[in-house]
Amino acid sequence: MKSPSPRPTITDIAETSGLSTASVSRYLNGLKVRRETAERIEKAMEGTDYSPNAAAKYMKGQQTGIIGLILPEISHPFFSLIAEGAIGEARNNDQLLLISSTGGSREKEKIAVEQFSRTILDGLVYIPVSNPADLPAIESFRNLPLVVAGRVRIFPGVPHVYSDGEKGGYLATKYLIQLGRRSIGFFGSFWEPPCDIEHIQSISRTANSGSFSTIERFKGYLRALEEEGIPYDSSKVVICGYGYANGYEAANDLLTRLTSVDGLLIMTAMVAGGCMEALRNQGLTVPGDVSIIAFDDSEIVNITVPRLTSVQLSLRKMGIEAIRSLNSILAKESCADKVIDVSLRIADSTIQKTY
Amino acid sequence: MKSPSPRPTITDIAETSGLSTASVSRYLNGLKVRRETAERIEKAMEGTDYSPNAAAKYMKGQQTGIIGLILPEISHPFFSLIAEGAIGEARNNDQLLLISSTGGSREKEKIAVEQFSRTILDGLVYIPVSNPADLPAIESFRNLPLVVAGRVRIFPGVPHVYSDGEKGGYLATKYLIQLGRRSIGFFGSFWEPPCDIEHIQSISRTANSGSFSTIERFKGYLRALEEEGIPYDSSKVVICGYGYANGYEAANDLLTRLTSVDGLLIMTAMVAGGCMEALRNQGLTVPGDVSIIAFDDSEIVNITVPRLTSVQLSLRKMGIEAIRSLNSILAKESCADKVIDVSLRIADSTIQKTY
DNA sequence: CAGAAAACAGTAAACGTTTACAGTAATCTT
DNA sequence: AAGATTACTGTAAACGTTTACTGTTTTCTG
Repeated sequence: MKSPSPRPTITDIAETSGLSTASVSRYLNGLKVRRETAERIEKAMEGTDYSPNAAAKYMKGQQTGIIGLILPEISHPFFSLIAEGAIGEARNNDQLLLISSTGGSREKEKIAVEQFSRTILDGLVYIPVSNPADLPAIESFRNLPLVVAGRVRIFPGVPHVYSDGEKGGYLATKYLIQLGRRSIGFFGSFWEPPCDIEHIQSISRTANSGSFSTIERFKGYLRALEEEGIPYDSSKVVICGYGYANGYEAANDLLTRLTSVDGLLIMTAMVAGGCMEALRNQGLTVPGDVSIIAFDDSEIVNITVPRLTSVQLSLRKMGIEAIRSLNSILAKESCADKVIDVSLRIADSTIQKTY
Repeated sequence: MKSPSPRPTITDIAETSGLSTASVSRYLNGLKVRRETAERIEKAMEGTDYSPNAAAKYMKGQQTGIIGLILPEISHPFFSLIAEGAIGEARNNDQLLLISSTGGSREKEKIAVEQFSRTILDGLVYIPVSNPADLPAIESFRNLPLVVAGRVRIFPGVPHVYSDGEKGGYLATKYLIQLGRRSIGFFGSFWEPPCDIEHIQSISRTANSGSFSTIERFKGYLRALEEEGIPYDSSKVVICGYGYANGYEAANDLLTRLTSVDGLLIMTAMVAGGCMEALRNQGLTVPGDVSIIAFDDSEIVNITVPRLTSVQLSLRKMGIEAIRSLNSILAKESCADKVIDVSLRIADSTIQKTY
């Protein structure tokens, strides 16, 4: 028994109230009308479920209040936290989010871009997955206000919002060193492993001085090592994916090559979880033998045993700021890049090294 | 340097090709045109970034390909997995998802409903949070195709998609009993604790024989107990929220009242994680002293120590089926409720009881 | 109370599509 | 090759709003 009556339009309201559509429109949009007029409109709307047709509004050059969000994987805590922040902030501005999760596939990302360009968006927040060297035709968005989140200056001229990965990498490494750790491994995460850090670096270079989270954190890692006079050893770097199994494999991979790791920097808690299982299987203890720091905001850092010391990224804030940046653009204000500060949250997966 | 040229319209294409908008429209929509016409249109579009204005299309009574999804919390793995399934299936149908995450607040849910009714949706997938006794004016959706996911028959006449919670509760309880566990606790989760199981049951009754996940699972728990001749003991039931801290508190609460728990049914892995920490603090081992089964699909079940035996809910599938149901409705086909099957996945948090 | 000013209300065009209908060109039939 | 049929293409109205412009009240002024 669907749709017994079609949805009422502004014309219906105008007719039953005996007024013109213009007056009803003005009243609905907060322009001033005589008190009696307002009352007649109110009475006419009573009982109906009238609400203005957003498509028709948009056709008259207004905004839809719909913002697009393209991200690699909504079920990954990293992105779902950003999304949550973004959705909340959008709601504060009476906007809604059209979300596309591309599953880390470049092809699906292209489809998403394609779909979005057909749609009625006020603007777009874009968290790219792909190799920036062949990012999907960003020119499709020529006329669409755009903010890039979670990635570092990939597109010139587009405002970016990202967390201070370099600082995070530096703080974490520095802390591990401070705990007496000297042999510190780095588990980078990238959507298209297997590959090595040089590969990611080269990808980053081919783009316009753009960069990925992993690279920024890696830079911080290098800076801390250098500052402490610890030589960089590329055999301590592994690039893996984002999941539990990836961490497990990466740790086993590392341990075949190397025995003397006493500290680890890991991109997400899920990977750290897999890694910790591999360490346990090898008879290594955390935090005693190996101290671990993960970059993660989610509650998952509490659920591992021991609880993970983590670099807090303020991902919700990142989502919020991305929407704010976009709204600045929509309001024709200037909009600079935003760097979200990070901080170290010390828990149980790190401890002073004893000899 | 924004919007140097306004977006091209079908009229522009018609003009540069010397054809009528009607022909261009027909070509674009796959109706047959003469080969020469097609070529002229293609040539006219070349170099432009023309794509049809979805709002204008919609105004002519067509579909937008936009589906709404209202859910309580996108950053919770439970919902993000459903969302991921839904987004993927939507993409297969060239549709997009407009997502609103209500943070478990009834007020925000109302705002979302309000926002959605103003918007240009083909249909809506609704995962309600609220007490069904005062669910937000579902009548706002009088004319909007609607599917309810994750909840059991809350609205008469609306297709529901939900997992077989009763079976899950039964399977899990039965398994624990089979392992020799006799004192089995139940941690229900509800968006508005503190409250007790009777409260939730009464809420469920006030709705049209509708029900929440927790209740269904609880029914299965009761059935298994009864079948095995184990008397139900309400002091073993705790209702808490959905987070790590909730599980921690709930376990402590239970342990103050009761010492002899040897099995636990818990609604999500995150709660189980908190619970396991509390148990550890009390000197109880998992799975030896207490065996635990959680209802969860996410990778988090692997990250706890020990890994959680879980009732797999096929949440991605739930999201997929919700979209499919909606598309059946959109295609004017009949659409029955769908029950997603569950299964027990045995891991390390359960073990035969030894005396 | 008449005229001027102010405040509101109505008319109609416009936004970018689709589509029923009518028109024209191409093809077929004999 | 002429008529009949077929296969396209073009014209114009419609979708539900907003808004510039014009028209009508109401209120103010002296």
